[in-house]
Amino acid sequence: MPDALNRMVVTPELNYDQLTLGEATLIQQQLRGHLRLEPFQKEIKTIAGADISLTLYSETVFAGLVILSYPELQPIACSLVQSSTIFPYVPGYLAFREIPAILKAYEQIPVKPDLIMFDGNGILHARRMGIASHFGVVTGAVTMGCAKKKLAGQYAEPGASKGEYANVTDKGEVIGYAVRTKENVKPVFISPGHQMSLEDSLAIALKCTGKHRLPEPTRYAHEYVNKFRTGEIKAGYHDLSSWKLF
DNA sequence: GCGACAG
DNA sequence: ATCTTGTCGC
Repeated sequence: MPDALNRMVVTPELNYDQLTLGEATLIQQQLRGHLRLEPFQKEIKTIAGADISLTLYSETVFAGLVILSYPELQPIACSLVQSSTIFPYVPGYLAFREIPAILKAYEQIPVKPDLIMFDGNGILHARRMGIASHFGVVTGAVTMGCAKKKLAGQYAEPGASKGEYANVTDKGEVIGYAVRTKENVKPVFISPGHQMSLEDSLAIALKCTGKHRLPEPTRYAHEYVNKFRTGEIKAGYHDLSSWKLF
């Protein structure tokens, strides 16, 4: 891989804006070699949800992570940061558009969460390098993905009851699951990102599921970055333990 | 060439 | 993703 591209992979201040899709593909193939999907061993005490909110026709992005206690799933902190991107949304290359902003928000967190759930995929991706896997390999964080729509692979519709699921396969291998997180509601697509197994991602997703279709981490992340975009919450790192007291 | 296509 | 009203169901 060319030096310039290699720097893109490991540089703290990632700048993906000038990449061509061909170069982006090379980076994904390079990162794939660093994927680790061994079972997650440690005990989970905190889990974060990561997401971004956009304004139509604007390069401004509002990124953030919300950290929840686990297994209680109560929001305890959030990190919000405003950034910009010109990298377009192209299916299969979401990471290049969103990671720079989310990375800024992540670096602003004093005590990192035990794992991060992304609004997007992990290895449920044509090159097994969705945004969750990409972020995990670049930062070394434990990550997983939760997408609202299928990006790749095939699957049989899971049963209608909450908790039922079906494998999503591609080229003969299981790359994730279509999970029914709510009765009679479209499934979400779960897959490991980095430093955890397929089974881990499924188990964690189910433990993070409450009354809604989206697991609590990504549900809160979506809610907070949206409030951030509309001005209801300011940029920065916020301790939420005090907020919800009154 | 045709269909699929995270946010 | 975001822009939007009503509507169906628990």
